[in-house]
Amino acid sequence: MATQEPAAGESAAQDPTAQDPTAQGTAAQGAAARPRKRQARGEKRITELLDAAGQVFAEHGYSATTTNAIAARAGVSPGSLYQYFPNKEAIAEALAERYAARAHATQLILEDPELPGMPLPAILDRVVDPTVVFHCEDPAVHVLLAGPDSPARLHAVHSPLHEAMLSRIATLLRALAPGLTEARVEQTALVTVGVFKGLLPLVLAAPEEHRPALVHELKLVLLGYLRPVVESGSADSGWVE
Amino acid sequence: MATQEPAAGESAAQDPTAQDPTAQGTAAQGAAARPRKRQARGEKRITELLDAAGQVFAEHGYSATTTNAIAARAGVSPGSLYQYFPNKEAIAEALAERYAARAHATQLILEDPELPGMPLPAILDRVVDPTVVFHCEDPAVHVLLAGPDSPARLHAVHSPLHEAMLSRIATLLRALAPGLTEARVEQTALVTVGVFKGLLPLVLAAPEEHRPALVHELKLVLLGYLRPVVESGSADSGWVE
Amino acid sequence: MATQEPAAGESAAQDPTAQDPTAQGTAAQGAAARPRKRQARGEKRITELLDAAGQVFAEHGYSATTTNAIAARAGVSPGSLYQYFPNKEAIAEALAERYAARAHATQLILEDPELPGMPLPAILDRVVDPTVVFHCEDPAVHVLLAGPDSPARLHAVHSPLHEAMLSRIATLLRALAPGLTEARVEQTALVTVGVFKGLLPLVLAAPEEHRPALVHELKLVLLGYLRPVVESGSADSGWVE
Amino acid sequence: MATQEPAAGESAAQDPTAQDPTAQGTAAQGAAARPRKRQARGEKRITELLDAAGQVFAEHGYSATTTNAIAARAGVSPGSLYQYFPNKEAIAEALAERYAARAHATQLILEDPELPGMPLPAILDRVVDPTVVFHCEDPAVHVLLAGPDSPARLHAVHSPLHEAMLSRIATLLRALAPGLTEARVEQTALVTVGVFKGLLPLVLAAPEEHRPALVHELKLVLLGYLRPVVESGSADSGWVE
DNA sequence: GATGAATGAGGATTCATTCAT
DNA sequence: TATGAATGAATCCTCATTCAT
Repeated sequence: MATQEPAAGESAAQDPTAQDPTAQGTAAQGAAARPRKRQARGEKRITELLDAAGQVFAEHGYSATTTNAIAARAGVSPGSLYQYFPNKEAIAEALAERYAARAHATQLILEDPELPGMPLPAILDRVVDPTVVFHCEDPAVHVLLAGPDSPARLHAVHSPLHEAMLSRIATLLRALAPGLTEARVEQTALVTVGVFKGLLPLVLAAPEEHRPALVHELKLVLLGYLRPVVESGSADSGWVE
Repeated sequence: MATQEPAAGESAAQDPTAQDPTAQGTAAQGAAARPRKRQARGEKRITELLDAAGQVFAEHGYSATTTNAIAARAGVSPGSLYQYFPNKEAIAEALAERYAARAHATQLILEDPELPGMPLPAILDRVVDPTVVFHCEDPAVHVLLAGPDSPARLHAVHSPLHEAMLSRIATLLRALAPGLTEARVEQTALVTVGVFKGLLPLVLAAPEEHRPALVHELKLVLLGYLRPVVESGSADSGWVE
Repeated sequence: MATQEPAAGESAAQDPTAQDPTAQGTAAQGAAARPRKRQARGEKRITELLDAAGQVFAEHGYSATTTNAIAARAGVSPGSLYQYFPNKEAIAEALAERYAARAHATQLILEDPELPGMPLPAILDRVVDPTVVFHCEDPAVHVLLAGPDSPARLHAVHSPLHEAMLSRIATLLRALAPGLTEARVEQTALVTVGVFKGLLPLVLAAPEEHRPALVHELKLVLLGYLRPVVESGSADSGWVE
Repeated sequence: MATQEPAAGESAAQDPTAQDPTAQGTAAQGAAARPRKRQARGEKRITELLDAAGQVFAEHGYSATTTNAIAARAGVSPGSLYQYFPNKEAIAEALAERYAARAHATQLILEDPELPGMPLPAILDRVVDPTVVFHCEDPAVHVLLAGPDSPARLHAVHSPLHEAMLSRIATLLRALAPGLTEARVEQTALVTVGVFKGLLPLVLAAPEEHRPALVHELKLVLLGYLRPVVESGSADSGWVE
């Protein structure tokens, strides 16, 4: 039933196979293409919905964003939205995942084998700058990184974005300071993410011309915290009681 | 005590006792006590409402907190709540101010004349520890420090709590590093507040036994950022490009 | 109990008997003066409340006027208001009665024995002009003449103001056209009041400079309707079917 | 019929059938009928809601009418009402427009080319009678013609119904007295509407058996006012000072 | 009498979600 | 699948009225 009866009125105009550049070849594909196309259309819808969600989240914040607004922005009906996402939270999650993936793509830098040998300030430049650009380009990123203003945030601080950031930083730390215990890596990564979460809103809120200075401050905070860690395997070296 | 905080709204303007110059003797006390008692009831209600608001904010977060829930928790009708506060935002603001005042009381430490002479780690102990205690004791503090999850937060990051924290840190910085320009003091204070905002949720969310470690990390972050500032009047000393 | 224990703090300052110019004489009056003074103060309160009510009705219309707003405008507490009026409607009624009385004072003209002998246009001038002035001076008059926008208006069209207007016009008609049956007098008066009610808002709403023209139109309407009535004892004279 | 009144809100803009140029043939009808049916349901709901609103307005008056009552009377949930109308005022406006349209249909008489040649009393019969019937049949008409009892009424006397009545009367006047200046036409129309507004409630409130008499009076008022206007181009002819 | 705190039902409006077509 | 109508509980807030002091 799912694959029958293409809705009249549209099917004539848009020949599905004609639009699918991935269509590859022989007779058996006629049957295979149909579900694929369905899926493709679904993917497109999802993309559109997430695009719309990103805009609305960025404009209104997490709590004030309504599913109806997202659907309207995407140009679809509320019912359609619920065909792809069970609820608002799922949309946020999916969007966060998309951002996480995109961030990952952006930060392949981290896998540069040269990186561990560089001086820490240079490493921070490479890590912080694209992160800032990423957050500035699409303010919804930060909305989703922070999550709803409910205490859920306190107990489950973990959006996909948070997780992604966390694991990337942990990876970097393992490379920079191989002597760290796993527990310390994780704690240090957590704190680093916390610093990002605390300072990125400042950067985003600042007028364009103040941003570079604030980004620099962000780097200084990270440098001050991480240098002892990567140099001696502990951040405590600077602590004199 | 009854006359400390003027009652919210307009009612305070018509304080009967203030208008009656004859209410100074012994006999007049009976008459004067009555309005005062009424006023006291109002004050008490405000206190109860703010207490209730604190609980509800702590439990449900900013956006999910409803005025009806606050009223119910305070054991009064919704109408009563609106006799004292025009809307939810005003409650949050008043509560934040109360916290700000309380925080101020807590941190008179900052005015200890010995403080500027102490080593930075000791200073941080004195500053961070009560702050953490304060936030842990009443989780609503953090809810209000963070504010609603709307983008308003990005443009106007300013709750009374935020402001209070900011100015206290700025004062401290001026004492510790008298050579700093005012602009640098303010920027540094802003960043410091950002660090607190970013890391306090971690501390709060952590299970009791992990807290001390996280608090220590928080101090390390601050130490790493602030040491260069107070030592050389700039945080840049450690930055090698 | 009602006459005992004058409220402390005020009684000394204002000797009741001193203020009452109607105090007439002997010893027995000491006892009588007290309640009178009570009453006098009550009258004053009532006056203030009605003044306030007039303002608020004029500003917000009948339905949108709240008892709390009236009390606030009068500078008293809501409780005090309810000491003098059982509910909002009673305030409107009392205010309407006050206006009715005032209107009556204004239109003693109607009792001018010369009036019946004058030409109708002159009579209309004498009747309409002060009415218009009266309504313009205090817009609450019209609010109360019209009453609430509920269908009660349709079934019980009768505010004290309405009644007053009705009876004054009826009286005038009886003088002008003694031959009319009572039924016709009443119907004609009713219609005349309707014309006033319909056209006065136009006059009130018009900018100052257009008012005279509209008042003139109002007179023309009345003239056209009433001339046949007073001339032939019937308005039908002009009707040719 | 389905496409007459565009659905309220924005949804009308996305009328699918309008966008699909292929939906002309026989086969496409199935597809075209579906959205049309949905649209039809919306139209029907709007009709039902306005019907319900008419009843409730008639029963309770403007201010006392609640959106919930309208929804309940229409047998739908409050949410549904708000899918079609943004607020109470919009409902009143839409309803007034519906009445205005209906009135127009009722009074095509005015376009009878014979009309200007008839004697004024006959013209008034033709104009007033259907108007009275119209108002009697559905008392909400008058509620909406009068509008809310707020002072807004005084400044902006204009509901769609008011406007419709105004323009119809102006048109009639232009036909009857072509010599009138436009300014006089408008003023005269305004005054005529005022007379209707003032006297129709009388007619509506009167017991069935008194109505004819009151309607007759209404006509007499109009005749007295309008005869001079249409006969000499001025109402002033009867005014002797 | 006066006060102003207290009430609580009720009103307008929203929104996540479901359902018939 | 897509639609958009439908839902209804929940939200914020108001206001006539009462009550303790």
